[in-house]
Amino acid sequence: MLMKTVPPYLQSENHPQADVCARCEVRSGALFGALDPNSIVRIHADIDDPSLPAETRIYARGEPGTAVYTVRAGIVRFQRLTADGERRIVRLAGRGDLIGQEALLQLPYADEAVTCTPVQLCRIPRQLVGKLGQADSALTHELMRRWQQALEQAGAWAAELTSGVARRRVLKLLGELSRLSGDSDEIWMPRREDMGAMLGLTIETASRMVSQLRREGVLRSLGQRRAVLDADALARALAVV
Amino acid sequence: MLMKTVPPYLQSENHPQADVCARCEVRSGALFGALDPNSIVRIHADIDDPSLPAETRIYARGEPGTAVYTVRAGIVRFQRLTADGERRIVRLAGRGDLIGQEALLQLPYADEAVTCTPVQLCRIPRQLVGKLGQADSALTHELMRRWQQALEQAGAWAAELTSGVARRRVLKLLGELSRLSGDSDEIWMPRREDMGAMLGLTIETASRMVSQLRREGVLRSLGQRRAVLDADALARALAVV
DNA sequence: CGAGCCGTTGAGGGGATTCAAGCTCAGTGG
DNA sequence: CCACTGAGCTTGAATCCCCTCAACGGCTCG
Repeated sequence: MLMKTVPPYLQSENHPQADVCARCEVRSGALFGALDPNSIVRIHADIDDPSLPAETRIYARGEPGTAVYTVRAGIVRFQRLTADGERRIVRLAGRGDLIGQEALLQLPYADEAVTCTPVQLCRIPRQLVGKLGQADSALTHELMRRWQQALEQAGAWAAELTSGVARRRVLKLLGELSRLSGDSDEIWMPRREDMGAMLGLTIETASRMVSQLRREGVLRSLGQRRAVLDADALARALAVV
Repeated sequence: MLMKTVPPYLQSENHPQADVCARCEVRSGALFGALDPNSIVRIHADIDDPSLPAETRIYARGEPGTAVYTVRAGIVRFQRLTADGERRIVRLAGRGDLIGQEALLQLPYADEAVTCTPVQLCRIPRQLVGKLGQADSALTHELMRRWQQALEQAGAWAAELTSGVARRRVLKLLGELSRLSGDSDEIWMPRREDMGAMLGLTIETASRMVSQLRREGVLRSLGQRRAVLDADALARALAVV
């Protein structure tokens, strides 16, 4: 992991969390990036940074929101059940994204949030943000920016991944997964059932498309939930269809 | 139109816009509902309330945002072009909804916004909200609430309207249109091409489904873009499929 | 080693798309 | 007044793509 250099005044024996926050690789891009170092020192004690294994529920839809989270590493999916009992994944979040923001408004969580990979979070209690927000309008502004970002991503997800033939949807999903995997060519490979819930396809169709792309060399499997992606082949395949 | 009673101190000969704002039927539920009457008086001069015919573009995707709008009446659609040139409608907004919020962050508009019906708007310049937001934290809170509401609606749209067989999607869309038409049984009927862009279907499939529902008595056409909906029949049809 | 989950593949049917032809209706101009 | 026009809607027929049902193989774990 890349660590930021830590100024001396942030190095505290009494507050180990201060170090974690100060060194946090996503801080500059994350929620509290807008805060000055002094504020960081004041809040560190209240912040927890849990590490969760894959397929762990972070919160449920409808649950009263008590905290907001920054994703420090890993991939999180947002899902909900449709009126007829189907599970649909409506969006993914990755490193640097803020999730569960509705907690700040004392609203119940809108979607169920589940880890797709092992995930490192930064858990920020609701009250803490409320307190800071009144003093710090930069934080408020940053929060609104995050909300807009989530809305933009939701729109892009709906526009790009929910129509067209199955092959194209899977290709576009691979592009999205590549983006989330930090521009490495190794990506997290969802279970076929999850791919179906993301794209509105059945398990079998998702499987067929993946197998086909593997035969074409766009994709190469590594173990269970990992694969390497040939970005050029992906681009070419998207251009053709 | 329902009018609110207007307190004397808001009745000003010099500021005709003050009356419009004070009488605004959606004010209590709208963005500035959080403001006290004195603030309302101060801002009215800067606010415009345009009326637009159907099929008018309010703003384009990517355009630098200069204003945020409250929908006072009518229906607005958010659309964008996918990477392969398809038009997708990602969400609808109705009475009381706030649109173009990204302008407040000095970001370009994320989607193209187009009127579906004749629409009455309330146009609020970006600077105005910025000024007020620093003085009034209730306004800031209300803004965040709107953002969350938009995100929730986007999620519901994606989850409910983008998968399942065509018949069910059309039925669910009718339910959504009924909700937007203020619980009257008369709804705005989109063009078939727009229904396709909302549901990820072709014009022909949308047409077939509508015709079928009309034959079943779920729907009765009134002129070009209007229809009456039998809510019970709709509920029954949704339960069966 | 069997159980269970996940992924793969095949066969068949059904639903959506595609291609095509008419239809209605509003607006236009002879 | 009415043929003419064009846009939007409807319907049919054929095709194709995806879903359903089913069987099987690999893998992990008790």
